[in-house]
Amino acid sequence: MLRMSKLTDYGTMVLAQLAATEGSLATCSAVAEATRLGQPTVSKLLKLLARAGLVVSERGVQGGYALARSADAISAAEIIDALEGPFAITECSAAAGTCDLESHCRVATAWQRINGSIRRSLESVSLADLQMQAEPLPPPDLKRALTKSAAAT
Amino acid sequence: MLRMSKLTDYGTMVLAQLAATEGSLATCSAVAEATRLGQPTVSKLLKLLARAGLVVSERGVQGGYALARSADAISAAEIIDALEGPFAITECSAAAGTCDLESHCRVATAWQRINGSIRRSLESVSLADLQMQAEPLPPPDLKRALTKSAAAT
DNA sequence: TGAATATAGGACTATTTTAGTCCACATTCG
DNA sequence: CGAATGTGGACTAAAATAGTCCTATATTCA
Repeated sequence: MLRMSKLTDYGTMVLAQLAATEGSLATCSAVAEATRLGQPTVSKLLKLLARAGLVVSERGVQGGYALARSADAISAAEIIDALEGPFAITECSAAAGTCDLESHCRVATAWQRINGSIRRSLESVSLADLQMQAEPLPPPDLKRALTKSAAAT
Repeated sequence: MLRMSKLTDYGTMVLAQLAATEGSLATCSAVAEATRLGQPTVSKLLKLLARAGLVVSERGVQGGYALARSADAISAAEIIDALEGPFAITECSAAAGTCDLESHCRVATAWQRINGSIRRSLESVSLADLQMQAEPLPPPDLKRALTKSAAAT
């Protein structure tokens, strides 16, 4: 229902936890305990996040995970991309030409632009913003998105 | 994947079609033909939209459907509400207190505010905007949303 | 070198959601 | 009455999601 999956939500909790212990490596178990999430689930999330380049990992006895960049430099859009695949509010908005109804569809372009607008907004929200709820930033202008030329990324 | 269901997408096509024939009643079959969607699917959509008060219906031989209001007065947010239930980007953002992890979750409030911000943006986009791609309008300011007091509606 | 600790990768299953179809009923018109 | 049209709900099939588990690989340290 226009909603992120639970995993993405959990993923932000995991990342926020890593941000809270910045400077040292945290093991999967430690993160699971701090967030009260299941360890296998946290493990899966950290693997996905590592593959996406949002966290870095060290194997072995003193190993663990850490943010790949500062919390300032990780956007909400990146987190969603990493855990949900390509950002697209509708199936049609993932890419032009995908939908065979497109020629009869009067609304595809509009949704694609709204999609792009929301995405740009999420790009401007960082992990630091998510956990601290402290700073100001620019919003998606949907009406404007509908009048401009380029469709969503 | 942070996406609307196909039905919602189809629903906007159906509504756009009704908007295009404003002033007269359109039958389910006629709408299905114009949009190239399956008739049972269109029927289901129109029933849902009627129940939500976005379209009005007349039974009987000369019956059919029409928009309950002008296309200007129907927002994208209402369409989503009608076809997907309560608007919520995360499960937690539907209502405070739903998630038993909430006390350990550093990010719930932030997502709730982002949710509210996106919703308000979608409220400012009308069906007329969706089909005409013609006018200007205000966007969600996510950063601001994170700093303000009230959470999402 | 070998044991212990961690991550890496992927297979797998159960559950939930979504999409789509169908049928029996109610209403209106001629 | 009977044909056209919406109403309501049940139902099925397909797909996505959540969550678990197993085996392999890397690192550290005694």
